[in-house]
Formats: sequence, C-alpha cells, structure tokens
Amino acid sequence: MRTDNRLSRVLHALLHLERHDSPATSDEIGRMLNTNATVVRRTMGGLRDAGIVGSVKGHGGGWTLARPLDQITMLTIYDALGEPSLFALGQAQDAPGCRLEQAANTALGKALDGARRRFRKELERVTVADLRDEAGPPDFRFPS
Amino acid sequence: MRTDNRLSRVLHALLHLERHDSPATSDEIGRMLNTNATVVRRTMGGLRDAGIVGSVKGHGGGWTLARPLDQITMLTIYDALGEPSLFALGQAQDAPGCRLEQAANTALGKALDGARRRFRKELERVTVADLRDEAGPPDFRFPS
DNA sequence: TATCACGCAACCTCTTTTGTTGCGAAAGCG
DNA sequence: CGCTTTCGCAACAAAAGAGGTTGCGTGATA
Repeated sequence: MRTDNRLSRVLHALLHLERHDSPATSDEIGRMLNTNATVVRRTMGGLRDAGIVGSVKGHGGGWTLARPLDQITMLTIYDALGEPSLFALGQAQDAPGCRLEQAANTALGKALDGARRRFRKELERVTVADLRDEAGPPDFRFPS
Repeated sequence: MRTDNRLSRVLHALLHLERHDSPATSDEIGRMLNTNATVVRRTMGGLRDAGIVGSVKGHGGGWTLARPLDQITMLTIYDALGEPSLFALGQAQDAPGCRLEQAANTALGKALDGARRRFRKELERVTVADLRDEAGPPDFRFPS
C-alpha cells in the first residue's frame, strides 16, 4: 500500500523553515520536498489552522513558523494534519451480526489501539526542536 | 484510505472452519466473507504454506484446519499472510542526503517501530481459540 | 468419464492519492 | 495605479494498488 508521507514531509519542511530568514514560498518548499506548490499549500493549510505556521500573501510572502520549534511536538503536527489513519490494516465488515467476525474484529481492534497509543505517546514525547538538534550542526544539511 | 482486511477475514474464516465437519470449499468461505472463491484461495494459500490449514482437491475437497485453534496465535496468521505492511504512514524520500529529512525520518521510524512491536506482542499473546471462547456459545453465530 | 474443487495467471474495475491547471484575491513594488 | 507575486480554492487528470472477475489447467472422486 502506498504510504502517506505528509508527516515526514512537514517535519522536514518545518526544520528548513526555521533556517529561512524570510517567509518561504510554497514553490521553494515544494522544491525542497520534491513536489509542487499546490501540494504544499494543501498540506500546510492544516498547520496554519492549527496555529503552527502562518502564511503571508503577496510580494515577499510565504510560510513562516508561528511558534518556536521546541513548542511543537510531533503529535501536534500529526493532529494538525487531521490525524491521518495510521494503519494499513483494518477490520472487515463482511457479516455484521456474526459473533465470530465480531470476536475477530474486537481482538484486532485491541491490538491496533495499543499500537496507536504507543505511537501517539512517542510522538508526544518528541519536539521538532529535538529533531533539529539531532540533525547535527547546520552545515551540510541540504546538499542540493 | 482502504485498509487490508485479510487478517480479520482469515480469523473469521478459521473460526468458522473449526465448526465445519467436512472441508469447507473456497466458495462457501467466500460467501461467509462476502467475497469470492478466488480471493479466498489467494489468501488461504499463504496459510497452507505455513501449515495452518490444508487444502484438498476434488469431490468433497476444500479447506481444513491443520492444527487446533489453541496452537494458532494471531501473530502466526499475520506472519503467514506475509506480514503485510502495518502502517498507512511512511517516511518520505524526497531529499536523500538532507540531514533534516533524515532526522525527521529517524524520529518517525522510531515511533512506528515502537508501535509495531506493541502490535506484534499483542498478536502473539492471543490464540484463535481465545477468540472462539470470547465469541460465546455456538448459537446465533452466523445469522445469515 | 463427468463433475467438483483447487491452482494459477491474466485482466478489469474501483478507489484513493498525488499532481496539474486555471482563476481569483490580497499584498507589496515601482 | 497598474504589475507582479503569492496564497486560496476548485476542478480535473494521472498513477498506483487492492479487490474482484474470468478462463483454463490439474487432480480427485463418484
């Protein structure tokens, strides 16, 4: 199954944003993420609504950070993206009312819920500033 | 996003299989799972190779359990299905060599790995016999 | 030997996501 | 005051993947 890379992309974009003096245009970010401006706007729109970034129109406009990176957890971003569905596995609904199917789904649901909790807990623990620090010194960061 | 329901379906099918005296044909299972015989064969093939079920050709043939349900964990099945990719989220590979992207991917990867471990651990803990027992008495199980 | 049922490969269809295009509105520049 | 830049938004096209469909072969049984 094709995976949703928006969380990874947005993290990447925010890290670059911090190092950008002026607002970064959608097109610039699109080139960083190897995609195009419309996709960037679509994705960043949710972050703007969540108060993570701001957008400015017109000359010299673009995207800016609305708060310092140490006040943005990975979970903040994940939720701002609309909490996209985490799993490629799901419960079948082939015979609603069949207690055997229900039992199978209940068990699978528990396993998925446990995994989801673990995932969110880890995202909550890590700020984007942590990522920046782990990336090392500013040099050699974007060898384009 | 469309989810992969094979694990749920197979669990459901195994629970029915146990209650079936003669081998169950792919077509019968297909009707239980609201799908068709070919899809059933495709999915059950992996389980046969893993020694979980057996298939018999010809008159009176079909699918049978190769071991008792209390010797089949949910994890056994998941792995027999080829350990299908668990997540709908993934790491972007837009700028290999960019340390900021790498940092984002590393952090995301850790969160996903933790969730995967939790998931597998839970699957390992539960046998299909547990599901059967939790489904309650045999009555009212398949109100078709 | 006729029928049943799995095995397998090729193909079709449907859904979802990404990417593309075009137009409008707001903000600065000269 | 018009021109350019840039986001906002909607509609459309393209690509990928999974599930489903069909057809034919093979083995087993009656």
